[in-house]
Amino acid sequence: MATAKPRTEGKAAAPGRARRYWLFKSEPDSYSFAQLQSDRRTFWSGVRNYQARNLLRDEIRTGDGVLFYHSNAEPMAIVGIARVVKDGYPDPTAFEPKSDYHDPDSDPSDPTWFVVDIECVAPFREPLTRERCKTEPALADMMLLQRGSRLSVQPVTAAEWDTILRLAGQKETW
DNA sequence: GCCAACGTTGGC
DNA sequence: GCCAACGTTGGC
Repeated sequence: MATAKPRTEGKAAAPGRARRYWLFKSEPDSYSFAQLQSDRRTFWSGVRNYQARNLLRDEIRTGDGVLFYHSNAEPMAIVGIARVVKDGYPDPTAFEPKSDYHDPDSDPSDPTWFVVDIECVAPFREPLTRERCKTEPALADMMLLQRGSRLSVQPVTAAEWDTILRLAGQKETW
């Protein structure tokens, strides 16, 4: 695990900062929501895109809500929710030569890549499919649904979050 | 399996 | 700093 000190741990989001919402993509063949349920908690490693890195390092905070999305899957769907339980810290896999995510250019004293920790909150009773989302007018502007959108960690508005939980028949559980 | 969209790399 | 080539993502 990381040796770096997190900025905060186990606290709610900083006072004065409203909880924010995010969508994390994962190919279920690589890491599924079922795996997260089994692990209960994980660190979101392997993001190697600067825009997503900036979110992990600077924007995503303990207490924020996460929609867990299965990409390249049948069906493509939002399958559950998770919550951020630790702010951004350097991605340890970048420094592991044997890791698929090893990046020899990332200097431990000035790390390039970051992770946050998330924990499972609840699976949706049924996956909310991409197809279903596309039919929902309130989600028309959602980043996930935009043509060419590839960002693997992306912001979700509070309105989109509410719509998605409603469509999924999911109550807030924390 | 195809391919559009996007990000990165590297020559100039 | 431009931009062509390349590799990857991820929906279709």
